[in-house]
Amino acid sequence: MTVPEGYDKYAYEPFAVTVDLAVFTVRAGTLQVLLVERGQEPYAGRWALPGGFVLPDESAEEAAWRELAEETGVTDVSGLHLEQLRTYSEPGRDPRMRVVTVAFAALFPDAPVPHGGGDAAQAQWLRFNAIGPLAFDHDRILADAHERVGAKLEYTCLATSFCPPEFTLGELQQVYETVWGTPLDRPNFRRKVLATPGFVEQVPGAARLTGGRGKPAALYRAGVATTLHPPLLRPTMEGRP
Amino acid sequence: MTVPEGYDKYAYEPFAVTVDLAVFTVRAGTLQVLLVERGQEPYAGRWALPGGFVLPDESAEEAAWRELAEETGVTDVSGLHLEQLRTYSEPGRDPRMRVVTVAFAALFPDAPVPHGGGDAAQAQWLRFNAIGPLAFDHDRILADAHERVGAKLEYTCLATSFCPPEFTLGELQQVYETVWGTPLDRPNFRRKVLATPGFVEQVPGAARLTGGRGKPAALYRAGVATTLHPPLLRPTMEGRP
DNA sequence: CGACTAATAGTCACTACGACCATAAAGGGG
DNA sequence: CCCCTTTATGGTCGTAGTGACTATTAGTCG
Repeated sequence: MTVPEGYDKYAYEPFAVTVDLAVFTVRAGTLQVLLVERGQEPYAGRWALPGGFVLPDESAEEAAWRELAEETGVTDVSGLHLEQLRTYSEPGRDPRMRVVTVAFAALFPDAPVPHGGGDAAQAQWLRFNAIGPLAFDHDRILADAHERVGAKLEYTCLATSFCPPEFTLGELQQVYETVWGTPLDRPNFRRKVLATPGFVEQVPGAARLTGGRGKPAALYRAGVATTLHPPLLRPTMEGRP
Repeated sequence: MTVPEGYDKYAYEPFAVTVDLAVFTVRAGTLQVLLVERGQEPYAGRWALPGGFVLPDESAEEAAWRELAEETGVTDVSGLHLEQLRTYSEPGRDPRMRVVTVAFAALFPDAPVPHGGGDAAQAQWLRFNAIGPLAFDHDRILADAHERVGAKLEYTCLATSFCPPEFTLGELQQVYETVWGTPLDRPNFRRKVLATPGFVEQVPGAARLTGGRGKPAALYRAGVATTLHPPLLRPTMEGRP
């Protein structure tokens, strides 16, 4: 009875399918998450991950891209990093009805749109470390997303997705430190990044940027590489979960 | 309009939600996949991944475990490795109706149940390399599952899930070689595995097993560790996709 | 008994990396 | 103007991990 003769003969129950987005950014040395405040029950007044229903003619990915644009107010979200995390389908996760949600993780570079765009109840950036209990099972989704992003920094060039088009190695290092919550040795980080071909490429025009005091730093762009071999592992926490 | 005032006011379309399983095993030095032959249109006569609908009162994970037991005919599937892969939701992936499927990857040790159990159209093991086009988008799901399993062998102790309770290091190495499709250097593999604390532990009673000719090998059990630090990387294919 | 097979042991060189120290180039305060 | 602070950048040194090999051991097969 696993594969029924025809789907219409099978007494399956239809589910609502939604997408939920864990959108991260690194701003001023802190990890921030895009959240919306719920207006009605259940969980009225609580913060929740932005999301919405998957429409009849779109995939979960398309719904996620659409929601990303709507919630951030950014018109051109292409170029941002968006990846599927996993699907949460526990029967009781929404008390009103059976809702299956496909969770996504997205990364935002700093510069644009300090807070929401034109809509009424737009989303806001909150510090990852100062987030109380979220609505539904969004705490777990957010924790899974954070772990995934942290892990991907180790073996992919994903960190540049948190940076503006041109950035210093110090800014890139701060992305790692902020997401991982661990300080890194600056010369060693520099050596590793520059030794990985295609991770970053220096902006040729001897361009330099100064955010304040200290020696001006060279500017880099994201390179063509997508993966890191060998990986850039976080400081030894023996058994990682 | 992203988060409606109430779900019942929102014109969402309900979807059917299914699970699909990519179940792997290593038998006789080949990678094999559990498949079922479709009996009716669409894709009648084609092979497909085992799967089925998520029932109203169960999560996708529970449905996957249930299907795993049903399709393999094995009563006790606890202890097997089963993990969620990702969700496939393209609108046209099932020509009959809108079906969103949560895909899982599962690993089977060799020994048990050479072919299906008691049901009528039971599943069969087919060589991974000799699989023609599958039904629906199952080729892509299977490819994604294979890539995921291969990647997880690098940084987890997952390979022991392909082995019987007691195994030789040669058998463990064959798991890696079969999944990756690459030969490995035997002394180096041995050194790496034994140098990782908690990966395997030797069966104390000087127990030895011989499958035929050659020096008898020591027997090992899976250890307590779950992750590999540092990872056991596949032979250098510079940029991995 | 000798050929063959597979497991196990050990060597050597090179790479990658953690922990440092040193220098260069900017601004700020006395 | 000099010194101190700050940040970027350039190195060194020792060690762990690993790829590429060679050698030895302990069985089966003919």
